[in-house]
Amino acid sequence: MFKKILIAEDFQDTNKGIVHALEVNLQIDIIQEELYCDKAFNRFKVAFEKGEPYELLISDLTFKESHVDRRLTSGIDLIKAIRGVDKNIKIIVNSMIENPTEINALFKDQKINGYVCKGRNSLNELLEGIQEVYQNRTFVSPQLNLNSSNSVFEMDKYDIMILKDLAEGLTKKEISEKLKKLNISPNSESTIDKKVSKLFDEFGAKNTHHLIAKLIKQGKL
Amino acid sequence: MFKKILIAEDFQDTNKGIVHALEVNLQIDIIQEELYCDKAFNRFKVAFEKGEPYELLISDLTFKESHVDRRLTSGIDLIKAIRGVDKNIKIIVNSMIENPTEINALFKDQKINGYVCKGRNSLNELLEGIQEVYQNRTFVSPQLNLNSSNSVFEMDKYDIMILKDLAEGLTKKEISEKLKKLNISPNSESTIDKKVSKLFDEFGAKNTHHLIAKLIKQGKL
DNA sequence: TAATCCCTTACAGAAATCTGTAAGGGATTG
DNA sequence: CAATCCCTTACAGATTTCTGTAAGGGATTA
Repeated sequence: MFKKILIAEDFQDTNKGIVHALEVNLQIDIIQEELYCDKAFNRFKVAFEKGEPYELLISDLTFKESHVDRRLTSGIDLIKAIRGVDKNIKIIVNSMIENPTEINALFKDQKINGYVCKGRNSLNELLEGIQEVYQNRTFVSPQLNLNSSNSVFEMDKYDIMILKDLAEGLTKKEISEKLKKLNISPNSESTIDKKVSKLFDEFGAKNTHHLIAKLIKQGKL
Repeated sequence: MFKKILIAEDFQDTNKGIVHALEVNLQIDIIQEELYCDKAFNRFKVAFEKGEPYELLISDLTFKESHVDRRLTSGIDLIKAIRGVDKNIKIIVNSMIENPTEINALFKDQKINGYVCKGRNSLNELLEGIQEVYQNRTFVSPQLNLNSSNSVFEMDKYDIMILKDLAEGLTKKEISEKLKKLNISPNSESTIDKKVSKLFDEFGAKNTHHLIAKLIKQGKL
């Protein structure tokens, strides 16, 4: 897992909420939070020049104005400044903005690695996103149906029914029998096997355990 | 799954939130919500006498006063009245009260089947609780460490590490090898097997899929 | 010291998962 | 109509999971 993470978020409650969630759920050696873009950038720069760079930046996009003089006034400013120095640092944006165009631009122009949309599940999504980004995949909050480069996979009712049953401990044989009773087709064990295997690919899961865990964390099951 | 559910909850936003969550996540034929205990009881009684009883009651405990004349003024009143008529109906209490003594009394005296503590995760817990109660088990929000009859099982760091690895798609063989590399003992595949099997019993899971799903929904993984 | 208990581990067999091949049928297209 | 594609299904083999039994070792207790 990442060893050094930098967090830029101006609202203190949100800021602390993120830090706490990371502390509780992940083993990170250094978690540094900042309330100002400029301060965040300074911290990043010092660490980078010292040869101990941060591995991940989690940043908001909008920052409140303040009485303090500020050079970098938005998350985009901050990200641009940081990307100009370090092309390797992973970046996850955590913002309330839901505009697909804007979000896609972040992936394309700023090479961000993840986008989490603030909301009732965003802490869970952030944790999930960190895992994904750590494994060199990109992450986008599932509720945002971006038709971007990394396509979003849809599950239909049939897939969801099967996975819910698996998550409740039914075997594929039992699910097959259940479907036959309900006169739902297709219903062979073989087809169920294939459906689930296809979902492995689509969601980057290694096996059923992994798939179920991912989907529940994304609120899809 | 339950076919008829009755909900008693006076705050409209909460009320609608519950209803919506049930509609989205479960297949229930009839979900009836009421804002007053008396109205809830009337509805229950009519259905019961008609031979089409509700199968599950989800009720708050505290109800605001109002200008309307009320006979039943609290969730306990409501539950007592309903239990006096129907001993089979399942009851889940959904309240902000966290006092273990009070909660234990509900299980002992009113024979309730589940207790969900309102909070940031309480909708998920409610959904989980409904599943549990449907399968004739009791449910209590995991953050409430009741030392009541249905004991709460603790997982240590070791158990959690194993389950997190399983949830990320590692096989038990891989986990065993990982533990050996980290010089963590015990580390045999066999012991891991047994640890996980014991957790099946403790959490009422049928297999690993089921266990992982439960624990993630409870926020433990 | 001996008896007991609990934890760890090895092993073995049944069941389930996962992956691949192949055959058949329906829908689409040229 | 023929060719093609896609979905469903059967089946088979390798791997993994799950559940027992049994043996050994350390800690506790009588």
